[in-house]
Amino acid sequence: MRSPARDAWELLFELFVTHRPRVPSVASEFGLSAAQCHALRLLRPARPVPMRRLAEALACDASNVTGIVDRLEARGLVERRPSPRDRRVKVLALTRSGRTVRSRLLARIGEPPAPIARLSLRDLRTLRSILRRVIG
Amino acid sequence: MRSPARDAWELLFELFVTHRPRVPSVASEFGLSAAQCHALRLLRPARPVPMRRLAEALACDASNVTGIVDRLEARGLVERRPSPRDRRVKVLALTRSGRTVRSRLLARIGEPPAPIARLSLRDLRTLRSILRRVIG
DNA sequence: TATTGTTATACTCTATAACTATA
DNA sequence: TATAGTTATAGAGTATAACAATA
Repeated sequence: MRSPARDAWELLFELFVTHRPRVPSVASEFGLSAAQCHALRLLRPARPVPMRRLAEALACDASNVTGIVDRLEARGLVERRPSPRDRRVKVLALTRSGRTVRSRLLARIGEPPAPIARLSLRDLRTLRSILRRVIG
Repeated sequence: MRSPARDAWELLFELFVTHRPRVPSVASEFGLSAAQCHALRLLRPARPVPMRRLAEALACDASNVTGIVDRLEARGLVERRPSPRDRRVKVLALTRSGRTVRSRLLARIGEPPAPIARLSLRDLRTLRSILRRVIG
């Protein structure tokens, strides 16, 4: 039952649960929901993405993306554009305001919580190295 | 702007996002929602907890807990009991069935994903050691 | 007066199924 | 026939505000 891999994963999971409120909390500073925050994060500047691919990246049904993008569009952060190749497809692009908000959002989310910030330089480098290997 | 702490946190955050669908996915194997799964996880056997404290642990408003517990109770996993000390309070206790489901749920969630399982024994031990320091 | 749990309300996210316009 | 996006629907989570019972 127990194993080093399970131990490590359970610790990661505990950390995950501890910081679970962080995305909704930071998102609300910008008047956004967690789902809208994740969508915004995935919409990289100058890399328009079809609705369908956003749904896959968000790991949710395509029908949800309609509403999420509706609200981002109503806020003036995102634009729906017709695809020149396939007239069924709509590609999503950040507006100027969307790029600004996204950038501030990412900066805010990337601020390390105190327990991480308190680690030694050596631990931080080791952690970074291992996590890079995990993420590949 | 950049720092080893931010680097490490951003990698952790990326890992969190990657495994974000895991809780709802595993929960649904048991016919539960993510919130119900988190609540069940927090209800330790032989450690009854007031509704209020569960709300705090879930980092949500107390009014939500009413519905979440309603559904767990309807499934026969949890019981509301009067507190002997304070008649305003209701304490939550797992039923026998609740203990069984919780145990299987935790076992399933604790299964390490492939990218973690593939780490070397040395990396796993180092990771475990650092995470223990983070969590305290 | 303050606190616990509940209810009412409104909004968002979620999946499913059915629809449309394309391909 | 199949796919992209939408709509309709129903269920669940979320916060806010107001309430009854109790402290």
